[in-house]
Amino acid sequence: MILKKKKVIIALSGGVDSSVSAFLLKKEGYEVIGVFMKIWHENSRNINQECPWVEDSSYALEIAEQLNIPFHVVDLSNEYEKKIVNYMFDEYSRGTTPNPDVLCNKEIKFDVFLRYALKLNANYVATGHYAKKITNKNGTHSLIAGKDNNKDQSYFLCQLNQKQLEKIIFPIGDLMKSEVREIAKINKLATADRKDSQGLCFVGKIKIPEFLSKKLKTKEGDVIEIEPDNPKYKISKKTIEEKSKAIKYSESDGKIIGNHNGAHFFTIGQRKGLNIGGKKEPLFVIKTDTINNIVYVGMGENHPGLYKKVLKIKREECHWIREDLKIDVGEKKDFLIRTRYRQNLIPGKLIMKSDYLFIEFREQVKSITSGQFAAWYLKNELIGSAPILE
RNA sequence: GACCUGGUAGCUCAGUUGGUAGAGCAUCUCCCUUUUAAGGAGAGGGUCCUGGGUUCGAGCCCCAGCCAGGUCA
Repeated sequence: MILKKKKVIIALSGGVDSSVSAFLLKKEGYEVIGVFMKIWHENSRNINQECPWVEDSSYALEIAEQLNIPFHVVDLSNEYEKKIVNYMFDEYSRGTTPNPDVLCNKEIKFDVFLRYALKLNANYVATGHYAKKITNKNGTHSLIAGKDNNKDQSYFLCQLNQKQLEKIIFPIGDLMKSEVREIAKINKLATADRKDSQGLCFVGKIKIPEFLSKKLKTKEGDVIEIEPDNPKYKISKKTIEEKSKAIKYSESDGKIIGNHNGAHFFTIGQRKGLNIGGKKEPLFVIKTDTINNIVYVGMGENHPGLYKKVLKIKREECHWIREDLKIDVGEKKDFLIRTRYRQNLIPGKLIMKSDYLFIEFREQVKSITSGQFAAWYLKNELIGSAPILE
């Protein structure tokens, strides 16, 4: 009797990671189908008038041919536009800094695309993410950081849930990037030497301010510098609520040192693009005020306005990948936390209150930005995440 | 009005006893990076306010003027 092969849909992006993933699945004996997701409208080219997806898709096709697997293209550009592009504009116009790729994984790759795959009677969906999935004895699934510490992409998967994880395979999670390249090379995969993709997932390299300026209007405003010895930094804060509050600046707290063309084009921690010189040390954005259209900056990377020790999250926005490890109102627990991609994990304590979750770090953390996701880990396992409120 | 100080890269400034200029910041490029950032490396950029003079030679000395800030009447 012949066991029916498990069917896996692999999302082929045209890059080396998904190519090797497909190769490994095939090698392990799965029935593999390659699918290229088209998420960008062909008429809405990027800034350089390029349509990167055309080249990507032809590489994906070439890989499918090399591996002798069926190949499909699925057009998810409408969904992407609706769920990710709009989300980006909304967030930026509100003055927060979105993370489109976290949403893309949650809403597109592992939602719309996953459902598409299941319709094709797939048992699993696979991607070339540097992350691992482990199924525990109690039946729960764990999302584990990729073995290659430099490429780990678990952060981008921080909003996935158990149902999604159940259907996912990450074939290269236990490999180093160099090993992936090596496998591609040895097996003469067409994408072996392709440069790693960057920028917005699948969309290609775009300059965010230019992209945003297509929909968000430019509006000139003041850049105000706050001195590091501003009295607002000396106010003693006792409660966790007080500590989590972002400092509210006003024009009278500093000096106008330049102008910008729209506070919503800036993000906390940003250095480039301010176009203000004459300082001893670089200026960093410490706060944007999109209502009054003011960008507040501080000089030097140690400016107190850049650092915070406590952040705040809406309780209803807390997402637990491991719901069995969820903490209840009134409880506290130590985790390792990351507040943006590629940031080192920082030890801290989650403190659940009735309306908000607070994260108190053991050390001062730089550039905590609302809109970005805080993701909390236990060792290598991503336990939960939520968008940062402030 | 007199006197003082200053006018050097986009900005803030440094330029030793006169030998055609430098640093930080900014900008640009590249690297890193599937968000925005950050970070790393590199590059471009100067009629040294103007006009005279002294000198083999002036950003540096002298004279005049212009501009900015200040002080004194």
